[in-house]
Amino acid sequence: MAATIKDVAERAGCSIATVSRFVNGTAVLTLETRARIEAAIHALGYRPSELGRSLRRQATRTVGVIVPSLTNPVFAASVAGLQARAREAGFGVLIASTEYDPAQEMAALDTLLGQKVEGLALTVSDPLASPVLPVLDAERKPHVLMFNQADRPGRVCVTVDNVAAAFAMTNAILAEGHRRIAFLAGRFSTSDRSRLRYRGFANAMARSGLVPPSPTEVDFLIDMPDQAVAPLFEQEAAPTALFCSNDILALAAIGALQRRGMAVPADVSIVGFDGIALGRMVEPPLATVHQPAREMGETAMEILLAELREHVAERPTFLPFELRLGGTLATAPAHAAPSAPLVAQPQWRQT
Amino acid sequence: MAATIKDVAERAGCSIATVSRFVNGTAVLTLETRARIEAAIHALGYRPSELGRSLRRQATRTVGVIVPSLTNPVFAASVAGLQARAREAGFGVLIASTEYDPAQEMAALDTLLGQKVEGLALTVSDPLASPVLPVLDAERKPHVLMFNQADRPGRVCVTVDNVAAAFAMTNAILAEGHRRIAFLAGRFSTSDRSRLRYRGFANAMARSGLVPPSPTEVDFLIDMPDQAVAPLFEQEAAPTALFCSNDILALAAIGALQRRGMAVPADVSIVGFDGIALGRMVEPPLATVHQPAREMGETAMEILLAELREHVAERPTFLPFELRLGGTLATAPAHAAPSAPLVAQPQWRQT
DNA sequence: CTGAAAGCGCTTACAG
DNA sequence: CTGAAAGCGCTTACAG
Repeated sequence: MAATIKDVAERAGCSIATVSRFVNGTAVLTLETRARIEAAIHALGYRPSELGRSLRRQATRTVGVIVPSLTNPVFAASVAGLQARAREAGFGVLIASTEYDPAQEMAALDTLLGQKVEGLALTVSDPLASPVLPVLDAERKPHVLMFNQADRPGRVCVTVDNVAAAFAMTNAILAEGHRRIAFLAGRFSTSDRSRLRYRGFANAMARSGLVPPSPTEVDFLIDMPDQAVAPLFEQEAAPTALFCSNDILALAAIGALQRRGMAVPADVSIVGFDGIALGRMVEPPLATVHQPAREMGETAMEILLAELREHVAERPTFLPFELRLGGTLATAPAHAAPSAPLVAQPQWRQT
Repeated sequence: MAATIKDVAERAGCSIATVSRFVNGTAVLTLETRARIEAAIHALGYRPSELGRSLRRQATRTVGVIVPSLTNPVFAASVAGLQARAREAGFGVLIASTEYDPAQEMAALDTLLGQKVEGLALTVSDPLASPVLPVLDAERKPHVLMFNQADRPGRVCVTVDNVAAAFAMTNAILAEGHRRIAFLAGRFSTSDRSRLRYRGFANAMARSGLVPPSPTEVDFLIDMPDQAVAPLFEQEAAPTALFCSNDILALAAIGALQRRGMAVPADVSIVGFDGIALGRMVEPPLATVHQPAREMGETAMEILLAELREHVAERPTFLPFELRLGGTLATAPAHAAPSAPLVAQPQWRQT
C-alpha cells in the first residue's frame, strides 16, 4: 500500500501533525526535523492523500466541467483553457462528457456533485430545457455556462453573442451579393447555439427584405451531411451560399458539395461558425465566425474562482467574436440574382 | 452546506449505519424505515460523499488518464472511449493533458496519484525517455500505455503496430508508382509514434531499393506547416508524394501545397495517419492509416479493470489498422520516374 | 517548535 | 432488522 502520513511520522520519529506542517509549510520547523521528515518522505515515496485532505478541509479544490463532446475541438479547447487556469490556482478539474445526449446531463451532474466539486462550468444542450440548471440553483452551487446563453437574468454565462455574430456574418454574405442563402444547422433540440445563430441569420435576411429559408437540421454525430445537403441543390433556385452553424459541419458540407461536382467558393460559398484551427489550414481557408473557445474556458474558470472566493455571483460575459471573411466566401456567381442595396453592417465587438 | 449521512439519519430517526445500508442496498430494511430514509434523502437533497466513501473503502474507483492534448481528436476519441467503459464499470476518470510538453508529464502524474487513482492510462511523449514510467513501476500502479509502444517487454500497451502500418502504407504509395516520397513528421522528441512511423516508411523505401529521405520534423503546435513544406518543393527533384505522420499535419499540408498552387493529388499525393473523421469529409478524402482511437481507449480501460480485479498484468495489445487508399493518394504523375518492379504487400491485420 | 486529540463523511465487522 | 463504534488520511485549534 501507498505510504500515509503515519508511516512518515513513524520513520521520522515525530508526530503526524509535524509531518503535516512540513508538507504544507504551515509552521517553522527545526532544520533537523525538517531533514528527517524529508528523508522519510523520499524513502517512502509519500504523497499526501487529497482524499483525507479534502475531507478534513471540507474543500476539494476541484471544479467539474460538463461538455457535449470532447471530440469537437471547440469544446476540447475550452476544457484545455479551463484546465490551465485551474492548475494555476491549484484546482483540479473533473470532466464529464454527455455525447450530445441531454439525458446524460443529469447523470454527469450527479457524478460530479458526488465528488464534491466546488463549482461547475458547463455547456448544456439547451439552458431553457436542461434539468441540471434548476438542481444547481437549488444546491446553490457556483456554476457558469460556456457557449450557452443564459436562460434567465441571474444566470452566469460566458459566450459570444451568437445572434449578433450570425447577424453580422449573414450581412457579410449578403454584401457579397448572395440572395439565396441556406442555413445548415446542428439539431436545435441539442444546441441552443445552433438555434441562436439561425435567429441571427434570419434577422439579417429579413432586414434585407428577404424571406429566411427554414433551417436544414442535421444530427451532430452523422459523419456525412451529404444527404442533408442534396435536396437543397436539387431544387430550382439552388442557394449560392450555405451558412453552417459550426465549422465541422461547414468542412463536411464543402466535401459534400465537391462530391456533387460543385466548386467552393466558385459555385457555392460556405461559411461556418467557431473558428477551429483546421479551418485556417484548408485551402481555401474556411470563412467563419471565430469565437475564442480556449479563452472561454479560461474566463469560466476565473469567474468560478471569483465566486468561490467572494461568494458573489459574477455577471454574464460576452467575449468578442471575429469574422474571418474571404476564402470559402466569395462574391455570388454572376448568373445569380442581381445585387440589391445593402443594409449597413451592424456593430460588433472587435478584438 | 450539503446534507450528510448524519443529517439524513437524524431526520429519518435512525442510525447512520442504516442509512448507509439503504443507500448501498447492502441489507434488508423494513418497509417503514426505507420509506422514512427515502423521504429524508429526498427532502435534504442528500448525495453520498465519494470522499468519505473512498477514504473508508480504501478505493476510489477512479482511474487517471494522461494525454498530450485534448484538442487532437485522436486523443479526445480515446478518452471518450475510456470514459464510456469506465462509466459502465462504475469508475470515474480524471483527465490530465500535458500540451505535448514532456516536462508536464510528471506534474500530471503527481496530481493524479495524489487523487489516489487506482490505475492509469497514458500516452507519453516517448516511453523510452519518460520519467513517469519508472515511477509507475516503483509504485506498482496498474497502468497501460495508449498509442505508445512499450519501452520494455513487461510493459502493457494498447496501440497499432506503427512500424508495420507505415510500412504497409508506404508500399501502397510505392504501388502507385511514386519514387520520390517525402516524410513530414511531428517532432520525434515529443512523439514516439512519429518516430516509429518514419521507421516503417524508411524500411519500406529501403526494401524497394530506394534511399529513404531524412524526415522533415515540424512542431505540433504550429498551425501552418507552410514553411516546413516549402524547401521540399523548391528542390530540383520535388517529391510526388508526402507521407505525414498524422492527419492534422496531412490536412494542413494539403492546404500548404494548394497555397503553392499545386493540386492534390494530381501534382502531389498526400497520406496521413490516424483516420480522424474529418479526413473522410474533405474532398478528395484523405488517404490515411486508420487506427481505432476510441476502441483504444475502451481496450485500455478493460485492461485496467482486469488488472485491478485480478492483480495480473495483461499483455500488450495490438489493434488492427486499416489502410484508406484513394482520395488524396493517386498514381504518380507521368513525368515522374518510371515505375519499377514492386515488392509484395506485407501482411497486416485487417478488420 | 512540537504533540495529543478531535473530527471531516463514510462503511463494516460485531452485537443484539 | 438495526445500532454503537472503529477507523480510513488528513488538518488544526489547543496546550505546552
